[in-house]
Amino acid sequence: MYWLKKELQKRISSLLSIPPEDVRFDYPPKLSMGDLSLLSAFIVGKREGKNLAKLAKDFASRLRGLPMVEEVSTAGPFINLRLNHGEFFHRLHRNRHRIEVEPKEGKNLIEHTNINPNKAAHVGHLRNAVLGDSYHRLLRKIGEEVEVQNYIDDTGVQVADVVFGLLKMRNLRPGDWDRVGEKFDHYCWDLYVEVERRMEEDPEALKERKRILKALEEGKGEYAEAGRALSRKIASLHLETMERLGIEYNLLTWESHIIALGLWAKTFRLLKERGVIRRAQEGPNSGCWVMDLEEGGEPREKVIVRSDGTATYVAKDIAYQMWKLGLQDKDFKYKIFKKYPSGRLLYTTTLEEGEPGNFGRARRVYNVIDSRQSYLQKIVKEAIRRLGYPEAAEGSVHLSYEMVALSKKSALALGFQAEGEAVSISGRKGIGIKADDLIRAVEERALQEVEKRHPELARNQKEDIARKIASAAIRYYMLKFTNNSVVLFDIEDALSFEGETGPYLQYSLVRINSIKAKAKERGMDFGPARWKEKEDYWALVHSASRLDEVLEKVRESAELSLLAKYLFSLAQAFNLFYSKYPILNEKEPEERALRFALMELVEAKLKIGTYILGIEIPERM
RNA sequence: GCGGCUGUAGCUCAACAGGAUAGAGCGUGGGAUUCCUAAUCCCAAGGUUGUGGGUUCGAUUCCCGCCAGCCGCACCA
Repeated sequence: MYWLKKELQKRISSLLSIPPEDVRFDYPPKLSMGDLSLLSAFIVGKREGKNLAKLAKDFASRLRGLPMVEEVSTAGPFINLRLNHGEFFHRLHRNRHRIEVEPKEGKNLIEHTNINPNKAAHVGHLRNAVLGDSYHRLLRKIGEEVEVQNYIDDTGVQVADVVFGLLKMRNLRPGDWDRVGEKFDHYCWDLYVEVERRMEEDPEALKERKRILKALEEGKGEYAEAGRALSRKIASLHLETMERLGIEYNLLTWESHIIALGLWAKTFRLLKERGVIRRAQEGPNSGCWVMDLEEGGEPREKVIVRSDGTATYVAKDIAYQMWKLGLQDKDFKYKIFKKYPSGRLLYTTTLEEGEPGNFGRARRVYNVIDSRQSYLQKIVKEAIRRLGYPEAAEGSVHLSYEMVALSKKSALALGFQAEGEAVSISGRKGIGIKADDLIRAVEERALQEVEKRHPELARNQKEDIARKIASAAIRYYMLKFTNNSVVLFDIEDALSFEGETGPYLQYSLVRINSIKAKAKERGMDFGPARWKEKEDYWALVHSASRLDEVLEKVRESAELSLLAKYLFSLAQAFNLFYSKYPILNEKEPEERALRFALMELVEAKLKIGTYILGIEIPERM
């Protein structure tokens, strides 16, 4: 439908002599009213103060010779178009594997995951990673250039805390870390909670942490060594967790390398030269370099460089964002970090021997970060604009989403205290569900279901199916909500495979695959499909035709939930079709061929969509 | 206090840029399997869209007030 809308927009704009942006479409509430409705009478009529219904009639009478359109009618101010269903279906079926969304020029850089490398990943991190990964899959599928980066803050307080815990509280050197008796990042999860408690009551510990932090920044000594080992080890474990959900990256960037490269020095100079920051002479920020902002009509100073001369978090972020946008002349050295089973290579920045690389320098940068950071992201963007890079600022996108909280029920079931309806996840307090634990629980549940249905399969086959189902269930669950709604994580819902879930989509495709396999087995041959008008058939075609425009919308809004909901409704339409109309068992050959072709159409669209959501399709379910 | 987000069915959420009779899933009650996979499908009940005003031919959607909730507003990262 996407291409047709574009085509109709051109034609109607010239036929009615109205600007293209006044040619907008909607769908009638019922297909019996029409296949597409034109809203131009509303838009133009309202602006010019004309009678809407009359204008609609006038417009309608002038719409002649439109491609695919068989009939134009009006219903009050609505102009409804009826398409030539046969022609439409055949074109759609012929091009069913093609995506007609136009790719944008220039490189996209998506940064996501960005988990502090000091403890296990939790469900909140999964939302971030799944969102970023699916958006990257979408852009790739449309045909755009995309690079995925995962930034790792290996010099922050959180790493310092766990270094303290390991060395000072547990007396464990890096060589001992493999012997802690459980997955190392899970071990650190609990340790981190203990460290936080200790920090609150022991000023000596706080002092020691400061020393660790300094060592991490300078990169020398035993603390720095331990910090490097910890970050590297935990980041690797996070990568493994994400791999279980099919999430891969192109590049790891490390905060310590950003510091060592000295990106900040140039940025600081530019900020001063171009008057973006000034030295505060008086007030509470006296001695700091600040940026002047305005909030609610009130002037406000944002500290960029502290009075002791050190850069704040935002400052470093401005410098790093500039690197991503190709506004720095210095660049890192790179080397291969690991090779994924898929064949993709994961690179890392490095301070040792490495090769020059082609990373960064993007036209558009998407930072997948939760909405709590919108204020800071706004400042980074504003700073880049004031530095004299309005286009780069425009290309800096904060891909914002709300956080994940535990539902009261789930929190209580896990033994946490619950006061309100939602319980915030907190690494500090150890409140949350570890990503690995969730994946394992869902896999176990899936395995039971597979066991019930297919006891004859080999163990590893069953496990493979369960793995795919679990991944689909989790990914869909993380994507089904709009970005700015808080996900009230409910363990029962996440474990469900029925209704609006990832496995529902898988099941629909597995069905289709099994019908195709059976057709092959029976040696069936289908002639070319001939369209036959039937309400249910057309509903299916209409639904299938909308994938491209959904992809376009998701590309613009980064709202993956639109795609999730759309695919669910398409799968629903197919399951209804399936229950009403036998395909292979239909006696009449022409009817059979058409139904088979309809199925192929749905299959193609579901495959494209599930790929983007990161949902793999098992052989059987 | 200032800024942002949110409030829709018992629960969790949709509603595309202001459009036609506000939709799904879960849960509840009932039903469907001699036939391509029942992780499916069908039927039913369930709504004054937080509240009061305004703009409009038309408001869940836009504007203002109020109520409730969440998140920001560091010389932390």
